[in-house]
Amino acid sequence: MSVLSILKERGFIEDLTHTEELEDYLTNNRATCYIGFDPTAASLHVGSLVCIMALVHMQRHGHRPIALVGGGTGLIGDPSGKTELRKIITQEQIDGNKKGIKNQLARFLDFSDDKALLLDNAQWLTKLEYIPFLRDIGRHFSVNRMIKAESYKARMDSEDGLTFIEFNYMLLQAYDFMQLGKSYGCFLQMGGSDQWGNIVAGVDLIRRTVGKQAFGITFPLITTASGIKMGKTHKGAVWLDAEKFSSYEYYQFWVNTDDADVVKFLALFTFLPMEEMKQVKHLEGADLNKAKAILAYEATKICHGEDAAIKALQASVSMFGSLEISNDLLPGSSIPRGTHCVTSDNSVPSSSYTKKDIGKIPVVDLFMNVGLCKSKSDARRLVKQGGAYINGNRIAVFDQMILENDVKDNAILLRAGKKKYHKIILN
RNA sequence: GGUGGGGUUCCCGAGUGGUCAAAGGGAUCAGACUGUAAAUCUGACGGCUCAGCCUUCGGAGGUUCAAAUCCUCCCCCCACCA
Repeated sequence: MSVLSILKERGFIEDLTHTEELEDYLTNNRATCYIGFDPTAASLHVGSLVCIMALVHMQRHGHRPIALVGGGTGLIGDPSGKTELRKIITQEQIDGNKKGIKNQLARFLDFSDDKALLLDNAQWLTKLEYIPFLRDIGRHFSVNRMIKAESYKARMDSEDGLTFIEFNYMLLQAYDFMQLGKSYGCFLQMGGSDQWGNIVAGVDLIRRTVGKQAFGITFPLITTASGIKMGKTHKGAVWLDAEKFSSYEYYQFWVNTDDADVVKFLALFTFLPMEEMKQVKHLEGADLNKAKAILAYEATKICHGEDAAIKALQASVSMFGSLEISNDLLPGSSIPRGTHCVTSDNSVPSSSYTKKDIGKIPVVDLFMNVGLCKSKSDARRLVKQGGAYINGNRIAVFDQMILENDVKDNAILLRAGKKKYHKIILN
């Protein structure tokens, strides 16, 4: 089965250029393809996961993926899909962010022996000279056409307008593609559906300057069944960096998937065979939660490794109760089968306190210090509304102190609302 | 450069001297119901030493017993014209 059919089958394809030629190209060549990543944060988040997974699929089929970090374009900011002017960030920030992104991508892609490349467009963009650029590249672009591009149109119509540097983004991205084509034989660019205009511009530029056929693929914008762009939680973005978003929280994020999205997400974010997913469609009620556990397990395994996934699974079980995974449910998954029972060993977020603090700290302070609440008022409110628990017992008064008999096995388990836990370990 | 319209709590957006910590909606959070889902209902949603107090309505001054609301200057945004 060709990569293209696989991507299509798993729901990755929104749009593509030259369907048949691209199919040929991918079956007869060891293709090099690229996706750009913005270095605006030190970590990638779930929003980029579709792109990352697509690159992994390409690599699994013997093609060579390039992750292009936009060190040069990051200095400008892409207006696509943005409703307002993006903050321009400094070179130092970009450099720092680049390192983080590299580390994360290395968890998904094999960079050994140039099986995948990580490049930075600052390499060539910062060397550009204005006049030659206008003469060699700018002449190929029609402003009339550019302003019709969806990415610009929205901004042209909005009150905020579009600045000239943002307007140039399309040319720079097209130039990137051309550079990658010339220097690395890369003639396929992929990206989110908001990148269509930029990708097509690159395809055109390559045809006009290099005289070669280039291709583009865009992925759909993944929204949850409730219509919200996926990847946002109470904590903001769901980061792929374990420091910013623990593997337990990452696992929980996936477990909390909307019923209607389970199959879609299994296809996009795991490598489990498509035929196995057919049975998941028929699951209902509590049984569907088992499929969610597998989705969470697989997604966590891909991003944080198998050990982290098992730990997250155990932590989840000890918080939310035992879970039985039968042998015939999604057999392709390496999730440990059988019944998972509550154990003491888990990897719930925790912090350490000394024993002498007992009896001195009001619970409200504890909830705040530990990060479960953002202010004392917030904690007070939580208690008042009955959402604060110690070891599973609801706290009745906000000025309650932590006492000796709250300590169990040298630890205290705090809970805010239904799903947020934090463990206090005493020493 | 000219003319007009704006900048309100996470976002949108009401509010034009006291009844304003500021309507309404969204987002978010808690409770109920559940399956760690969705939908629904209820409540909360600046901070604190919490039946009270303190700090907020672009910024700095001023008028007033009292200002998000009036005056002055400044900064920023938008539209149209040049």
